[in-house]
Amino acid sequence: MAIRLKDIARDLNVSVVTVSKVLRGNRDVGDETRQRVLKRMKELNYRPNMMARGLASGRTYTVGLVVPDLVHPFFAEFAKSLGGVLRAANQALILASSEEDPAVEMQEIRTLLGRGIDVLLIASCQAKLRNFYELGDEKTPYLLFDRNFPYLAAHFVGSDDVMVGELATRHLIEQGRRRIAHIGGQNTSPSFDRLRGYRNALAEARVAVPDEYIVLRDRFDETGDIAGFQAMQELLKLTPRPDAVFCYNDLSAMGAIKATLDAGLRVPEDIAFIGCGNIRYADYLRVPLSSVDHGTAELGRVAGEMALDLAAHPDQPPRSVLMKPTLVVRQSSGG
Amino acid sequence: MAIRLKDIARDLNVSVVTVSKVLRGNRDVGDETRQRVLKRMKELNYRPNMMARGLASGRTYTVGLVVPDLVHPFFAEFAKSLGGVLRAANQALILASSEEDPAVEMQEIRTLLGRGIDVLLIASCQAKLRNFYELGDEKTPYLLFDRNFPYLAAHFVGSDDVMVGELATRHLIEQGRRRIAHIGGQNTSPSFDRLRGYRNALAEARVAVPDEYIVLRDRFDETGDIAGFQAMQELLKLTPRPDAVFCYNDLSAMGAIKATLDAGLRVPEDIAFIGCGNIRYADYLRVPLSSVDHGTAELGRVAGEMALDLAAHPDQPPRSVLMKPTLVVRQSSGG
DNA sequence: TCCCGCTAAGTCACCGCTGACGTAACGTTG
DNA sequence: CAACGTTACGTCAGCGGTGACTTAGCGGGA
Repeated sequence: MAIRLKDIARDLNVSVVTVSKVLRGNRDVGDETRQRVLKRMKELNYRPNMMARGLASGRTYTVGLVVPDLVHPFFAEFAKSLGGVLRAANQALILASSEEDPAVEMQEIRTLLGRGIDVLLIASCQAKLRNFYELGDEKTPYLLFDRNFPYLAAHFVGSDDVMVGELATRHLIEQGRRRIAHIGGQNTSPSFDRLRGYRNALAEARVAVPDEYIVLRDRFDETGDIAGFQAMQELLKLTPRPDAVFCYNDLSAMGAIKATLDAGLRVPEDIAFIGCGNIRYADYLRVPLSSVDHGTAELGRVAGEMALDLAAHPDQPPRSVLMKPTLVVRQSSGG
Repeated sequence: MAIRLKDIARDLNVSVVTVSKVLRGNRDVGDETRQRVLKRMKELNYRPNMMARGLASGRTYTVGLVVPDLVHPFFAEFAKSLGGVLRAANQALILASSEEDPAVEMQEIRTLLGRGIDVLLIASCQAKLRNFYELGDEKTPYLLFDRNFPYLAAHFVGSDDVMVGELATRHLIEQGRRRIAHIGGQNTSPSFDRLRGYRNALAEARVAVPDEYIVLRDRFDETGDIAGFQAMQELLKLTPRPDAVFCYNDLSAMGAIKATLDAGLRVPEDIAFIGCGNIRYADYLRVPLSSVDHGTAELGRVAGEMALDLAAHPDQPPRSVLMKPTLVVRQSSGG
């Protein structure tokens, strides 16, 4: 059995409460007593029982994180960066994955709330806002990231996805491309926004594209390469053929490039590509991939700080933070 | 505030204990009462408070997982697969990352134990066994995965890393290579075992290689590509130059291949490569990468089953499960 | 009729910790 | 010297749930 406050109290002939006070840094304790307690705690390697503390105090010093897919580098890196910030502030992180399944997501949220967390951080895969409202019953504050709900006034951190679309598309235009297609997502706010950015950039440059140049697909995170591959096959059938494609993310860009090469075309000479996410492996790909980097680590840092703030002051007015993305040019979009 | 047993009990004019009994499926309750309780639970959307339950019963229905690096595809996929098994058994998974830092690892273990878990699953980054013994104080059973400690009798699931080395090296020999080098890891059991497998295969085929053909490095998981790149630069200086390299993992193989191509050599014609892990992107790389697949998802599944078993029966004699790896041949080692 | 055993409840103490409050001992102050 | 603060502890109740035990009520067998 683990050491309890009771054990320390007994050893030192003081009350449990006194020991608890020392633990919490309450200055309502004599200096000598405090030293004796601290010494004994160290000797016995005392670790507070968080379940008991959580029950009694309502605070757990723990942040819950729900991501749609752990294997996706974006979420993994986000979690890593977030974890660092929390660790530095002596808060624990507990992580759950929804596997892009709304039902699983709900279950995971409940598990986390049931186990007691001070703040919930989530990139929701709910298509509709409604299912999300259940959280409203709870007093636990939550912070959305990456994926926002348009009409929900909530705390949010994410990248400026409109700008992602603009940066990518403008870059392709600057490379002299005019028949620019988009392989995009559905049902998530980043999808909408990147598409909007793409349209903005085209409008800005007075470039018109046919509707068929926009192909939308689901499930870009787990099997995005396949989705990208298939979407690209559709685009390749069109006349005139696109000469550039802005892909929703890097994985789909990889699939799309494969479809292009398989069709005997050259990248970037015949068709230029740009993705989003700037994955670790971008440099090692068959054609090194241009990408819009949305500063994942920075996002995790900011999210961590907001989460800490929310844990300390749960009743804040909703705040939205959008990070500026940057362009990383490699061969796939190159001159 | 969340719904409590007390609320349901009050509404129905029964005692809290009766409600608790229904919750736990105790058959010591009348059928009509049971139905009323269940109905009300559903209506109020009751969720048990795990902290209270954990405190009172000692069971939390939660498995803790500590991995060295979330961003590494192997651990991410393992976690995903594990999560599926646990979810199906109505157990929660909470995940922590040690960032390959032994101190962080200890902290995370403590956090998890303090928060209450029934089983701890861990791929430890402790170089020595000693620091790990602290766990011995606790009654929480633990299950090592991927990385074993040679002289610790513990539950373990991992891949048969000796066989990984053998498969990879034999394959290179079969391709007619004789000057086979190895870029490997240090201080972890998979590193030792893969190296041993490599040696076994060479001995078996009566192929002798100079000691300089074996280059060992640290930190293969986070920045393995750079480690692989640098290690390969050393190998390229040797005379005679190796004509094949078995790399510790895919990331290091990617770096090594880059070094080779940068030096103006051809892959696989001049030097053949094989990695391990069979990452998702292997097909999309500049040179599609041959790899030994250690069946990550299957590993997660087995680990999940063992964890459930351990949670139910904590006092079992230690058991080791080794999964058989398989060879996936692509261009980098091709004829 | 009485006792036994079964069913379907209820009582009680406790898990480890904390918040709110109580209090003894010892100055201080006017 | 009585009234009042301070300091340094202690007491008590309770967080939400559970395990172990008790009890009321009822039917059946000898």
